[in-house]
Amino acid sequence: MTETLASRLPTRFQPADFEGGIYARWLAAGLFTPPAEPSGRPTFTVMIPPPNVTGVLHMGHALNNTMQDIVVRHRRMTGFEVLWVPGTDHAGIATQAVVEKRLLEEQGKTREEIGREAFLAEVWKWKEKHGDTILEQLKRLGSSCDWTRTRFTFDADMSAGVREAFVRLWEKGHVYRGARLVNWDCALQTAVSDDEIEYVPMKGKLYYLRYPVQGQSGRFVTVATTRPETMLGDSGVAVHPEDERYADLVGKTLVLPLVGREIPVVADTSVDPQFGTGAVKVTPGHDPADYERGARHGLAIINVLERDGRIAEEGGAYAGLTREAARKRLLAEFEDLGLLEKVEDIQHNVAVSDRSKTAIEPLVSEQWFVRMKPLAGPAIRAVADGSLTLKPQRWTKVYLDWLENVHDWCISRQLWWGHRIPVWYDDDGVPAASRTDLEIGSPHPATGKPVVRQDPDVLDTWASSWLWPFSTLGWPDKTTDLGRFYPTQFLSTARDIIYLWVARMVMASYEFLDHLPVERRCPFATCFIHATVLDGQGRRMSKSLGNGIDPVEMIDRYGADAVRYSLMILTREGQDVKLAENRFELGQRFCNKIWNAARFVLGHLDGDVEIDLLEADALEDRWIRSRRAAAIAEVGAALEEYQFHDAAQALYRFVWNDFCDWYVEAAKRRLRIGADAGPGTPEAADAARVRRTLGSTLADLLRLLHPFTPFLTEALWEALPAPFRGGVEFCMASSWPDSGNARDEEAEDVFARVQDAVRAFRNVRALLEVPPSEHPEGTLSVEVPALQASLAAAGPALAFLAGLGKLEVGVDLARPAHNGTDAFAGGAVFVPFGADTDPEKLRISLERKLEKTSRGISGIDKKLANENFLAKADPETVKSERERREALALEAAILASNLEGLDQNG
RNA sequence: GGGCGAUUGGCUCAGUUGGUUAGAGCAUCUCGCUUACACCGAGAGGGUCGGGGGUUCGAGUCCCUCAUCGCCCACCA
Repeated sequence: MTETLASRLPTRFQPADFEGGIYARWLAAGLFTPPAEPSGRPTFTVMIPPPNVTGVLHMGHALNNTMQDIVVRHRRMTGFEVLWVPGTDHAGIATQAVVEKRLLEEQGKTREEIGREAFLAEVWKWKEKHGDTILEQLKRLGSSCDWTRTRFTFDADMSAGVREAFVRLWEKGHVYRGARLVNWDCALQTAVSDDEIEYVPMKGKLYYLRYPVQGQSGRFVTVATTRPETMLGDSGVAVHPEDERYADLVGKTLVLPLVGREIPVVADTSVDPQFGTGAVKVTPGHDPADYERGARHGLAIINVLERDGRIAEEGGAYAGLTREAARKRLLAEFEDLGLLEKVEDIQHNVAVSDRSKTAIEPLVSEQWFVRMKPLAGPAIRAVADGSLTLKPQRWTKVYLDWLENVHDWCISRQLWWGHRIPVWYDDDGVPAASRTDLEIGSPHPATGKPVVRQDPDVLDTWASSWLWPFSTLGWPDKTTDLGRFYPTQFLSTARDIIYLWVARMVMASYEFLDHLPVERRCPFATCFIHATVLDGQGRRMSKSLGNGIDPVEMIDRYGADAVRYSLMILTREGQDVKLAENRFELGQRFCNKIWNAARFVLGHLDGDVEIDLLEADALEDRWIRSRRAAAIAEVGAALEEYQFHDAAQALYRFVWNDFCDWYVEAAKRRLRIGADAGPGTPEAADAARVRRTLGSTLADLLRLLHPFTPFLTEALWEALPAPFRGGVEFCMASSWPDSGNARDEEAEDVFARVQDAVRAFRNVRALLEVPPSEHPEGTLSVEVPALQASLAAAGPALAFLAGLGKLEVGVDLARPAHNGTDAFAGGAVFVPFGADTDPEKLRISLERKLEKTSRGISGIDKKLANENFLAKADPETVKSERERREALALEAAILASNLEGLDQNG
């Protein structure tokens, strides 16, 4: 190796020295952007799941975007015209909350104080300043997105799409407005959809309240409740129709304590007589189940909560109190009246808002809804007709279950940051949807009366993200991008948004892309549900636990390539991955290994480039070419199927176990001989051919690795002599290597025996404690005649790899005296030792091996003695079992005879 | 209540359609700074595949059941 290269490339891969510069060069060369004019090659499109603008990169993002980048880089190399569109989501609630908080901190003002217009200006200002944070972090990861097409779900043209979609649904009658019981977030003061709440188990109390029976003094019906304050809104009590305890009371009237309202007792089968007292207070205004019960029995809906969670006017004396205060006072008063029967501690599930993490209060309010049933059909069929595949496949059922039971979608949010609902009213309150803004005072499209106001609410964020696969391409305009890049091929996302996002995108695509034939509407062919990243103890990474691992910090410490590769090899398809910081060492070591292997090869390529030579053709050369072909095929097939872990593992084995451990080591021998023999000799020519083989293998290996470790491979590609790069400047722009079906089974079989023999020699050396600096003579007795010629030919390489000074290869050689010995599946090896060496360790080793081998033989004998096996098993299996028995028997015989020899020596 | 995952050496995980003596990395032990790499090399020890039952000539691999852990859906006031 020449001094020049050694000094140019440090012995350790230092990613920080390369990443920034390489990324800039890729960008400058426009490699992330597909050609302006279609080349005629097939397209491959991926839309990034847009992270929230408020977001920072977490491990889930890192995992997800690494996979997308791998797919996209691999497809570019295999000849596709690739487009990967990046972008962010305006994330209504989250973003508004962030800016409101800052406003309060920095200016001491609330959004109401500065007004809608000014507040929105503040949010935009915030977005311009901070909105690119996460995109910049994606660049650190190496993501090869087309940044010239970066989108934001609240950009003007995206808004046009949102409005078009709303109006179309309106025109088809799929949008309606109504007073419904919705999930109300009292902290954020907005409705949220069913999909945005979760049930959290909490300790609570069950209060037993007595409601006096009208006209029967002293008689009560006791109801149990966890939310006593809602009794202010009770309009009935329900019991099971077959519950004998209450049979005579059905139809009678109760007097609601403190309020004095007369409420009926109704019979309803939804009541579980076993639970509580078997009597349920019915509060249609504040409980979903009661809402249904109330509807069945014509009970009044009484809203006793304000939007901020305080008791409303209907709550009479309690109006204005917080829920907690009202509860406390009510209970005290019940107790005074002797109407609080008892209080029990219970464990129950409380609905909590995903956004504010505060308890949801169901309440009735006017909201906009989308009818989902009509949209679900095509999304269900997409799976059935094969247009859409979910991976891992088990998520298909989850997707279908939701669609088959889908309920209407509450799309209005009482926020300011978001797509304003495109509905205007006249002074009678008649609504009309419009694609264009309607001036106040202009004629109402439906009534002709003057328009007086626009609906104040905005749309749920998902009402823009469900259009993402095509709104990013310019829809509703029929842009050339839309024609060229839609539909996409691959969507990779987290399991928790299968409903919120994935299913809705499929619905939206079928609903809105009616200019396309139905078979071109499915927005993505494969939906990949990636793993959840857990901490080292198997817990979800979360802000509150503080157990998250920051990917950017990991990139700083280990390098982007190490982070990417580690994530891929650690994550089995869709299986959750436990991650501790030190797990990235795996990738770091691998990258360093590649780096140094390349340094070795490049060192030998420095100065003379012999690309026009044939590759070398000794056994090990044929073997590594065959292994290389296998790796190319295996990695390619795995990536076609989105099996990232399998591809990563195949790469590891090829690079480390095949190329570094065996080929590079074997190559050193002939390189040395060539150098010693001097120019013009046949030995020098052979060495040149070895260099050629090393160079071409490195070139292929860099290309195979590139999707996983783009920075490292690009850095090394630059150092590779141009002829080996095929004149291509960037590794990223090179084409995927061709396996050429170059498997050489004979070379692989024979080399496997060489490896066995080398390992046997090394084992003996270790047992005899022969230091690496010593090169004893060895003897190899080949007991399989068919192998004799090929092993004899491989003798010099074998001796070199085993560190032997001299090697005699023969058939059935007599056991030399005073020899350390071991056996392999083709023969025996011998290394002499001095008379003072204790052969005990050798004996133990041989005995253990013999025992293990014997166990193998008896296992096979059992099978072969079984007539059923011979009759029923596949003939191929029987044959291979017989062959295996033969090989094992040979090995056992050699071991036994070696042991005998050892005894004679000892 | 329903559904889905997981359970393989000390740790983290692989194990295709049931058929080699169950693999890898980390950790451990021994030897070695052999001019690509000590983020390295060589060698070794260590598991009978959560428990039970079944199908089969043969099961880590299929079926049933139980247990433990995790996730999702529904949700009893």
